[in-house]
Amino acid sequence: MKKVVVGMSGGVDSAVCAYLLKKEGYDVIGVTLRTWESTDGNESRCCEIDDARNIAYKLDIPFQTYNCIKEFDEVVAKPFVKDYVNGMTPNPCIECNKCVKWTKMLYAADVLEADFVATGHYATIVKLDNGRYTVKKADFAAKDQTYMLYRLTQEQLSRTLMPLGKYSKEEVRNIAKEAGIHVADKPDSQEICFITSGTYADYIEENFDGELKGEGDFVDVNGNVLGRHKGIIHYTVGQRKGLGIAFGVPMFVKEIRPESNEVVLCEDEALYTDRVYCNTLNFLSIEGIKEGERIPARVKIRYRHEGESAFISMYDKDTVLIEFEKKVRAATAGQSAVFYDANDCVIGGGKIVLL
RNA sequence: UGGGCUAUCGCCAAGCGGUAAGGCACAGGACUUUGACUCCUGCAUUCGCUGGUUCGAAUCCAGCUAGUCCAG
Repeated sequence: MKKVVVGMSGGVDSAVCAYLLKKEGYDVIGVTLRTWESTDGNESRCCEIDDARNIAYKLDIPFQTYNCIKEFDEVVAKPFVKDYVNGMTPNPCIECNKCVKWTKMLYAADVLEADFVATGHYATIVKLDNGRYTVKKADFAAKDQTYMLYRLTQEQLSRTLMPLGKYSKEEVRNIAKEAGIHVADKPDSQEICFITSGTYADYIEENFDGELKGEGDFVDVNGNVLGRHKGIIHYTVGQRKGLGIAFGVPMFVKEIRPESNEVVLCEDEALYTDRVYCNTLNFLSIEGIKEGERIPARVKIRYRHEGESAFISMYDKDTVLIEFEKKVRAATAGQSAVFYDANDCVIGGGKIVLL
């Protein structure tokens, strides 16, 4: 019998994942990673241990918790703060998946002598003819989560199961109900899991080691001062709300300049671009893009982006150039661009940079 | 100091005697395994002040106040 370690967050998805695998005959062990030590009594939404333990009990599977508070802080929380201070907009979940969740889960799998790890992501793992592993968009695109998974390594993917790829959220909730899992109606997780009270900006202010630059100028693209901002960490490209600045027309953040502590504002039309660059690359379905190669792809520049047709090619040794067919709105440094092929499989991706 | 013009929500701005449009900003909510975007809802019993005319005024009249422009 194959043994599998299921990562259990305490939510419906991972619960149903464990349930389905057990039903299929796997020897299932539930594992919850404790990633966060709250100071306010609220648990991180990614590791609600009490719920997870209750589910494991209900499913009659062994349950263990692994402590990775330190890793999470080093690899996810600290870089999160640093990125914002440097004018970027990080996506902590992506880094967490690769460097905390999968790393630690596979460690647990080794300790427990399990063959696989499994998660409740809405995605399908595919082994291609070229021998490589990739993730494919779920059949029900509304809950597709492949975007968050593009950084995973071949080694990690080769040992991972994702049984929820062929279900819709509704079906999963129904399965949970039938199985008598008490969190069947629990709301989906949302927002940054480790910020359990206050805003992300509050968190940064409380946790940044150095001195924050604080207030600065709002300027237009020509450098004219439009007003004062309350510190660059409060803003992200494409943002409209919270600027407190009234023109006859909505204004958006176009650019964040950490060196001069300026935030550039513009109208909506000026937010669009058809060339985006990214680095810190990771490839799944292919080994990499060869020099001179120009690959057609559909590219998502943020989690909830429907994707846009583009060509991807190497701009230099470490950087991919994405040329979009239609302009995309508010490409944001620090967010990830993820490339998909015609079969909705992830080709790879990287982090958006400004050149 | 004369003469003109303007004073309506935090900002811009409709209104022209019949009982306060709209945009921006802001607040709340929805959406969401990141930040955003988006969407929905709310947001002046009151029109610089004081009187007057009228059944009825932000809208007409008078005075006052403030800002602004021209002349000095």
